[in-house]
Order: sequence, then C-alpha cells, then structure tokens
Amino acid sequence: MSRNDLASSACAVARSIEKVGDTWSLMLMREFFLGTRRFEALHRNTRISPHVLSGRLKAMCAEGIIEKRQYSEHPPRDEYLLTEKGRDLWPVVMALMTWGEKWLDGPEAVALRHKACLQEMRPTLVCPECGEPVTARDVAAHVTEEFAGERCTGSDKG
Amino acid sequence: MSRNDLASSACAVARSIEKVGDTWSLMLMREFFLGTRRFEALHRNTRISPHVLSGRLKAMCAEGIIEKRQYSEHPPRDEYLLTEKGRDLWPVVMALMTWGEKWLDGPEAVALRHKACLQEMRPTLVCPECGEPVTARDVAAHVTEEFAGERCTGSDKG
DNA sequence: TTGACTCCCTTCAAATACGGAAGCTAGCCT
DNA sequence: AGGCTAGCTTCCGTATTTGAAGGGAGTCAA
Repeated sequence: MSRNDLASSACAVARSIEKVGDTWSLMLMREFFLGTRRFEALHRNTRISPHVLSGRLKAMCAEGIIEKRQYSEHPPRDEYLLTEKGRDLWPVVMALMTWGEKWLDGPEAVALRHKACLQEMRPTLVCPECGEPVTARDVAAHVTEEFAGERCTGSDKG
Repeated sequence: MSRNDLASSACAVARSIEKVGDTWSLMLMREFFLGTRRFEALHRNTRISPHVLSGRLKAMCAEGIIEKRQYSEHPPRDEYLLTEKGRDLWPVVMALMTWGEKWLDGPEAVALRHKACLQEMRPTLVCPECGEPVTARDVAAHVTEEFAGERCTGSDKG
C-alpha cells in the first residue's frame, strides 16, 4: 500500500499519518511551533533541502495546516503561518518531545512555560471525565464493531 | 540532511522523529496499541509490504520499542510486544487520533474507555502544575540560550 | 507420505523520493 | 554596474519503497 491510500482509512490515526506522518512535515511542525516562519529560516533550522521544503510547504498549504502570507511588497516576501488546524497539531509535537526527553539521550533544549500559571512544565495527558492522568495501560481501546477488520479500508469494503 | 543526522540533534523532537517519525513506524504503533502482535496480522492490518515491515520491526526491536517473543515452539512462531519505551509512545498516537477526528473527514472507528472511571473519552493535555487544559496558545516555548541557533546540531557546533 | 496450507519472512526489479549543488528571479543597496 | 538577500526551481545521481514472487519450516488431513 502507498501512503496516499491512508487518506480513506476508517482510522483517524491513519488519516492523520497520511497528512503529517513523515519526517519533514513533523520537523516543520516543530519549527513552526518555535516561531519560524520564513523559507530560508526553515531551511537553515531543519536542514531540509529546498526542493523537499518547497514541496512540503505547498502540501501543507493545500491541506490548510499553514497559510502563506506576504509580509513585504517591496521586495515581495512571503512567510508561512500555522492555521488553527495546524496549531491543533501541537499535542503531537509535545508528545514526541516528552518521549524523546525521557527515552533518548540528549539535552533539553526547549523550555515551556504555561502562560496562565507561569510554571515551566511538560503537558501531560489526563482523562477529561475524571481528571486523572492516563497512560496506555489505563485505557481500553477497541475497534468498534462496524469497522472490525477494516483498519485501512474505509471505502473499499470486501 | 538525511534523517539519520537527526539522532544527534539538540532537540528532543528531532531525536524522536528520527526513531518513529515515519509513516510505517507510526502505523505500526497504532496497530500495536490496538493489540496486534504478529507479522501476518500487522501486514494485513497496515498493508505494509513484508519487506518494509520486516525492516521496521527489526529497527524497532533494536531501538527497544518492541521486543520479539516466541509464543510457540512447535511450530516456532514469534510475536512482537511493546516495551515500556514503546508504550510511552501512546500519547503520540492519541494526539494523531484526536487531530484526525477533529480535522479530517471520516468515521471514528476506535473507542477508548478509561478503565478507572469507565467513561468513554479522548485524553486531553493539561498543565501538570495547575491542572488546566493547555493548547499551543497557552504555552510559551523558547529554545534555551545554550542551544540557540543549533536546532539540529547537537554535537557538531560551528 | 503426499499435498495443501499457514506463518514468517527474504529476494528482486521497477518506480519513487530524496540530497546536494547549482541556477534563476525579483528587488534592494552602494 | 556589481553584489547581496530571499525565495524558490531544476537537475541528476543515489537511496528507499513498492509489489510481486519465492522459500523454509512446520502442521494437518487423507
């Protein structure tokens, strides 16, 4: 199966992966959350080759994750800004950061401060119903009957 | 830059991306969290080609995200189980699921129940200091001075 | 003991994507 | 006029992925 076929999956995870589940899209999301907006800066900070960078930016614009905006008319200069859809990917980047800090050696180069309470912190996952922290072990996941056995075949049932 | 260079990045997000930031590793993580353990089932449910699947499973074993265990001696049959390191990737998959359900059309094929309170829910991110829900807008992120300007160059400063 | 079947992969050829360097356009600056 | 910057595009060789096929080790049923 090719990546593109994931778009029609019955599973939201697969559909998301099709949109942003690749190395360079994820690197770009990190960079956007750090505030980078311009082509050259994205290129420098991520080391993505201009060719691939150009392609990813176009795809992410088409997808509505970022939008291109001219910030100077003379000379004409563009920047890329996260849309609300794009900002909603923040938990993905946070999750990767938290995992990397726990399990992969290396420095913690980014500080996060909650604007409301002014504490430095790492966001954690909780159950919104009872407020308790949750991990994989605390939650039972199951494919609903309607979709049993068709993880990747949202449209083409057999 | 090639993907492998991300491993030495000063940024935990980049280091994580190098390990699990690709389509098929993420698809496999989803599948493991749904309880799939065997080569053939992983192949069927994700439609990853056997070649790539084999490679990813080896890499993930080497990385300590999953481990191979023989569940039958006659015939010799193996299964792949998440390690604690692997289970800790659950928030990444949850984040992708939540985003996909909100922003990408398609069904919600997976139910999640918090074992402690028995409610169906989607985990949410909160600030562990004050308990309030957090989004990208609520948190100020900045690269610590020590690492300013070297997002991807943890080891080779210039 | 033969033939069919399952599981867990491996091998191979063709298609695709990527990396790195170079180039190109538009405009500014001196 | 010459050089500089930003924001890309083009090119080409290499690396990765896909999809199909194959293979080995074992079970099972006749």
